[in-house]
Amino acid sequence: MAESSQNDGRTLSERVFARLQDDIVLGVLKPGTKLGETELAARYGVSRGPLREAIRRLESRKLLERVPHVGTRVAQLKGEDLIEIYRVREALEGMAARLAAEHMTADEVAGLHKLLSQHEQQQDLKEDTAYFQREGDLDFHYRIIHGSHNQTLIDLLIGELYHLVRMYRYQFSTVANRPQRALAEHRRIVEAIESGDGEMAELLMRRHISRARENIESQGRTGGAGGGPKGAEALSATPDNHRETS
Amino acid sequence: MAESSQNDGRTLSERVFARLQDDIVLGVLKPGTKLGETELAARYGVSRGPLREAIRRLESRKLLERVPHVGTRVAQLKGEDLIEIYRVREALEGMAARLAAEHMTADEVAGLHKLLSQHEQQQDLKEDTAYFQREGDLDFHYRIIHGSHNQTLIDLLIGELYHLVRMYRYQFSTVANRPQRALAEHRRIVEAIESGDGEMAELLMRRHISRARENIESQGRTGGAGGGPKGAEALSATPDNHRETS
DNA sequence: ACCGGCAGAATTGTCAACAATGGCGCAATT
DNA sequence: AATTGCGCCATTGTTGACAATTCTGCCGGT
Repeated sequence: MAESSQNDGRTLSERVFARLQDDIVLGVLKPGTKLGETELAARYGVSRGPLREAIRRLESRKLLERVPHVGTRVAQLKGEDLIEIYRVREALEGMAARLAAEHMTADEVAGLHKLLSQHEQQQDLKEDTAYFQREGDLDFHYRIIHGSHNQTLIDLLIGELYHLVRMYRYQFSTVANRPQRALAEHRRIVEAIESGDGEMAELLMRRHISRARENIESQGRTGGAGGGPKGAEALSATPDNHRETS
Repeated sequence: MAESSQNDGRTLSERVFARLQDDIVLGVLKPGTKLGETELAARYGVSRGPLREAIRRLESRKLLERVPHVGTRVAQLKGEDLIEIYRVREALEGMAARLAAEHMTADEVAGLHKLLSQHEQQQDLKEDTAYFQREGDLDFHYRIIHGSHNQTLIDLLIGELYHLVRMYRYQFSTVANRPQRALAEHRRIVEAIESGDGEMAELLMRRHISRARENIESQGRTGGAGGGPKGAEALSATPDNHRETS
């Protein structure tokens, strides 16, 4: 049900784009890693032409950082960046919830309810639902975003921002640390949407995301702040554990 | 003071990217025009390699629409899209105003005041200040966006969204039709920012942009709605006059 | 006269070689 | 011994040619 995956999109450039994106988001390629074009081209079995086009697109999505004549490396996300992203999410998803309350169809609302039921059951089972909590939470937000029926908004959130959020989660092995509370908030948001109260839906969604941000801010000790101007090579992907929800 | 322009960026790909973007935004390349790669390559004096990289980047910015194996054409914006963009602007710039109220420096606030003064004088002269109203208004919003000191937000608004807004304005020769009211709203926003009232700044900015959207909605007769699935070629750039502000 | 299918042409997708720039190490100098 | 300048090497930027696909126009059939 994911968007990317390595479905055999017709053109080589698109396939290597999808595969590269997955490898970055899922952490196969560690953040900060230098990516040689020749090496990557061999890795994915393509020439440098299509590869460079894929790189340009990933660069636009902030998943790669490129310096002309120097090289490309996997985006090195700072905790500060995550805070910034959550402020944007607060604004954008708040609007999405408002529009969803106004424009969602009955079927879409039914789908939301069904999703909530699933999450409640997972809650009961109390198993290691880390994965499902992560992806399940994303599913919830995805549905509301799509419910806005605003394609520009959808593209911005799903196409541009959410890959970064997902990368963070895999990078820091983030798991919700307040699942029951988040679930309760999800329920209230659905209620507001169901009753067509856009203003309330926006308010609740903003508080929901704002709390997640505060949660990150309070627990996020990013270690070194400034960051070296030149060096800072290597560095494996096992930073201190950030904790967040939704 | 603009971001793009054809400053001689080091690499060819970057230069053709900037020039192509300008030509699209300023309407030199009319919306809907089919762009042959060979033709464009000759036009800008580069090979197809760097050109295609530039195309991929413009495609990410929604300024070009591409279909594999078929071709690239300049984005054909529907009035409906503009409404969507304004909803996103409302959410994003509302947040920007809030953050600006919290984080703007004294210098930045002073710059805002200076800009307001200039706009007031242009108002007095009552000349054909169409251009200055357009760009001046953008300057105002640019400053507040930058004042948020949130790089993610800045990149999203300036890097992704505003090119579309500018393209619309040039495309429809849009000029503010309620300049005095817009100016008054600008003043109140600056007041709120100056007093550090983030909540008020967000509220005012959202109303400001929301009114502009309503203004577009009420006057925007886009003509044909659906859009033909295949044909609909040609079509020169002289649609009915849309009117908007800010 | 209209519709379907089949070549030819034009355009896009891909590749491999060439040019240019930045980084790296060595050596000579202070 | 530290530093600075120089030259080599590796990587990126760019190009032109080749392969694959789509569009166009023509031809024949119904």
